[in-house]
Amino acid sequence: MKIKVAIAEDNDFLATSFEEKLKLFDNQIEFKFRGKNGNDLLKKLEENHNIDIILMDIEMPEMDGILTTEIVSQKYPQIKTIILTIFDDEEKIFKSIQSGAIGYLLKDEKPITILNGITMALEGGAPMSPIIAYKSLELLRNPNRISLENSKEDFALSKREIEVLEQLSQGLDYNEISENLFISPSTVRKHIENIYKKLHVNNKMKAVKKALKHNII
Amino acid sequence: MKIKVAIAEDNDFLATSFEEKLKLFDNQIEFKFRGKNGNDLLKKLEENHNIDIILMDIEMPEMDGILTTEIVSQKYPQIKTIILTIFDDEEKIFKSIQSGAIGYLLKDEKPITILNGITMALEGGAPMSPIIAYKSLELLRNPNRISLENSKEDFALSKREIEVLEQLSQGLDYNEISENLFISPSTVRKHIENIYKKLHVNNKMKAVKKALKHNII
DNA sequence: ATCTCAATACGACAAATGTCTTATTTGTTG
DNA sequence: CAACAAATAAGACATTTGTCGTATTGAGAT
Repeated sequence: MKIKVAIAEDNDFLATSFEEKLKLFDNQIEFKFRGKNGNDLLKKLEENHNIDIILMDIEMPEMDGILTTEIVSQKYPQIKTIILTIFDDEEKIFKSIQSGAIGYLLKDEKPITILNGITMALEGGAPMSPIIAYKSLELLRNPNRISLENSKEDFALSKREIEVLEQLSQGLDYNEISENLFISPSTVRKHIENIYKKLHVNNKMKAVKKALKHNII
Repeated sequence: MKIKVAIAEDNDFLATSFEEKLKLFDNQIEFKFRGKNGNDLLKKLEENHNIDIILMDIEMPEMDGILTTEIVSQKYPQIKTIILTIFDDEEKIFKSIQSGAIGYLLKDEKPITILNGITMALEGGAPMSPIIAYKSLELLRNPNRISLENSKEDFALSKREIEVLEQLSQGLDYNEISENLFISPSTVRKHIENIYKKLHVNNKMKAVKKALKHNII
């Protein structure tokens, strides 16, 4: 079974160049489609998400590669994304990793390196250009260099809502929470409804994930 | 100028095996000496610290590889240490990186991989076996999982069950998971039922919590 | 050749969850 | 005081989830 690959890249010339590189291995790799930006890729994935690997550019108009990677890895966790970029600054690397990318290669890598990266990713590894591996280790050694003041979105959850959210995150159901907080199950449900609206989610798991991500709980 | 390499390894057989591997490239590499443990290596370094790379075992008597790496990188910051080990658990990887190791390879890597690792390290990169790169990324994504004393319980989840669990953790419902994995919703439910039994839980949140705690996902 | 298990799949039913509407009480703030 | 937000509560309905039982297929192990 061939490896099904999609590409996200706004620049026509580069996109073609990647496709050419992949064609060198067309006994192993099947190029599926290319998105001109994040939105375009997402639209195409909705029609066909039978994809193993996405090669993702970071710099794209409309929706960039990092946001796109985040959405893809939330919606299609089985698809692995490899970031391909000319940049190698720490912030981008860190954000890419946080977004769920499995690897990070420089754009001018040789065709064989890209193939290796793809197979490596599918075998449970993380393909990284050595220089990027080095920088990610630096980040691991010294995590406080990471500016944690990202987003700082204010969801304005009330004290009670946060309490409920904490209980939710423990896997308790409405009745258990109501008993713990000495309020009726109806009220718990109402709180949760309000939490969902404030966090823009529609189920427990997503609420807890988002709350953890934003240090609400 | 040849690359000067030292080895720290208590096991005679393995030490010899490494030396043999290095000899395959004796036009590029010059094997200098071997320490039987951390203390021994340090003593030898005092006599001759004109070394480029140390290949360091972790498991050694008297003084282990992590402590030794820490001392070496403090005392001889110009020397780069590559950890060679059979283990790949997160705690060791993290500690090794903290100790100042520049790379982390599995002991059974092929000779050429070790050579590549050495040159990579000298060129400013960080050699890591893909599986280790993957784990270090996991650490970067979620630093609080470090040193959570993994009880190493074996829940014996199948590969497919773990995939399903990962999707669950993203907040996806049965239908979405079934579409992502190209199986029927019934099958997804069956997998989840089996997961619950194996983890001794009875809902999604608890399953995901337990899986995270035990590094299953 | 047989056994076992992972992976696949369906049906049924009860319980929990998500969504919407409405309503009362209390505390805060302009 | 009036307006507003937070916390409380209930009813109704559709959807999702949790828990059974049952069954087929294919890969590996014995």
